[in-house]
Amino acid sequence: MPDNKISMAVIKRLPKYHRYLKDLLDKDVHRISSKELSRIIGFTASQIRQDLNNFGGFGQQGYGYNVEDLYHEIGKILGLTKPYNTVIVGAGNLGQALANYTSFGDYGFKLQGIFDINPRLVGMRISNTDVYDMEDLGAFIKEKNVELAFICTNKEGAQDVADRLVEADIRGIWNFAPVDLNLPEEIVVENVHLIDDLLTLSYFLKEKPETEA
Amino acid sequence: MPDNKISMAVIKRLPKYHRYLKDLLDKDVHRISSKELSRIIGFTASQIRQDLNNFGGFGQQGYGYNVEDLYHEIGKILGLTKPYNTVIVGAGNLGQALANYTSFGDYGFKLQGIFDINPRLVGMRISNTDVYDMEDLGAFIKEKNVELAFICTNKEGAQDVADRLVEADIRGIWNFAPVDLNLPEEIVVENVHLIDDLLTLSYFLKEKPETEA
DNA sequence: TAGATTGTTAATCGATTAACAATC
DNA sequence: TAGATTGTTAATCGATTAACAATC
Repeated sequence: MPDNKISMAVIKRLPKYHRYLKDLLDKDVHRISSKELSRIIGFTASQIRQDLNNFGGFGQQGYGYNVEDLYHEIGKILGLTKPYNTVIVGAGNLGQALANYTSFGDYGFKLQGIFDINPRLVGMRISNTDVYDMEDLGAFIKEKNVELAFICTNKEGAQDVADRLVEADIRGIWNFAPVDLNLPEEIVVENVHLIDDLLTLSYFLKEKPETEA
Repeated sequence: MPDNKISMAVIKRLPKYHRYLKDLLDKDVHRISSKELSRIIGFTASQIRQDLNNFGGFGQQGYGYNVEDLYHEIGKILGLTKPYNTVIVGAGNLGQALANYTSFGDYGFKLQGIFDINPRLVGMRISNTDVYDMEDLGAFIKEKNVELAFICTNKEGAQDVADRLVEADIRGIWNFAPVDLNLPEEIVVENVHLIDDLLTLSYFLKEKPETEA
């Protein structure tokens, strides 16, 4: 289990490897060299070999990598070996969209409940999942062994939700509210700040020449 | 106009500065030092000064930075000086959620239309915006001077949509489909690969100790 | 003026790329 | 065996941090 200190840069590339290896498998490609993978994924061959060797020697000299094996190894590294129970907090547009994203389930993320403060939403069913009252969040998490929560509230409500989740011993938070949460360091958190990404786009739109016809 | 070669690392931090400066303004804080900003934003004071000095000397020795000025300067750097016309392609759950995200409008991103192949969706109105047939996408973009498109289709449809957008002289693409698009390099692109972020979370959930009670 | 804090250069740290011996 | 390609060490490149003179 070699994970002394993997850099964030490497970790952030792992899902992309996983995605491209799946594509190769779907195309019945069973063997690939770092050079050829480099051509399609866009990282240098050297970087690919360095990245993979953080976790073990998956390749074979003179041959390359077995696509299926490597795909499964990376899946294991990413923790796709057991299901995680999840909840969505905030049943607005984004919360509903994520609830309907069935592909999360394919990766083992099992949506157990959706929570909202709005009494008009409580009792509804979204994508085969019940919407519950926010008051019941803590008890539900403990009872159903929920490990991961998606926060889809607005900016104002996010920290309070986070506090309740921590109180209920959540392990990870996927935060879609445009605010940085204050959390104990043992909580795993990943932020999706859409506005930040949009502003990055805006920066480059401004930079690039307008005309090109 | 000092933008010789700003590194991606710096650019990706700009939206966060913008966000925190807005918070400070809302709290009636009008002056801040790099040291104090460091405390709240989490970058080192040195990094803050380095970052800002890529774009000009916005501070004053012995005083610090004027929050309002800095906020507006960063807004300008991010290109928030003129509105951008946008379209959403794909009126599924995510497309609808983004259409309802009114805060994009506050930053100057004006949603002009939503496009879908599904004839049952065409003609609907989502968040005050009409849903049009995909066939009309190219003509619409040219007619309405649309510069930015959000791709919210599935993986399979995304490249075809991208090709049409490029053909219609789009300038930027915000891609939510879980695939890397093949685009001419003058097109500005920002990917939101939710699955990748979720797998990163999964990686750390696996790494961190399970117990903590 | 004295104190504070910037702008900027130099030092350090970390990540990427190149090179090549090992070996399938 | 000869050719290909990995695993790994060394070299390079870039980003972050530290230090401090300039100056408000």
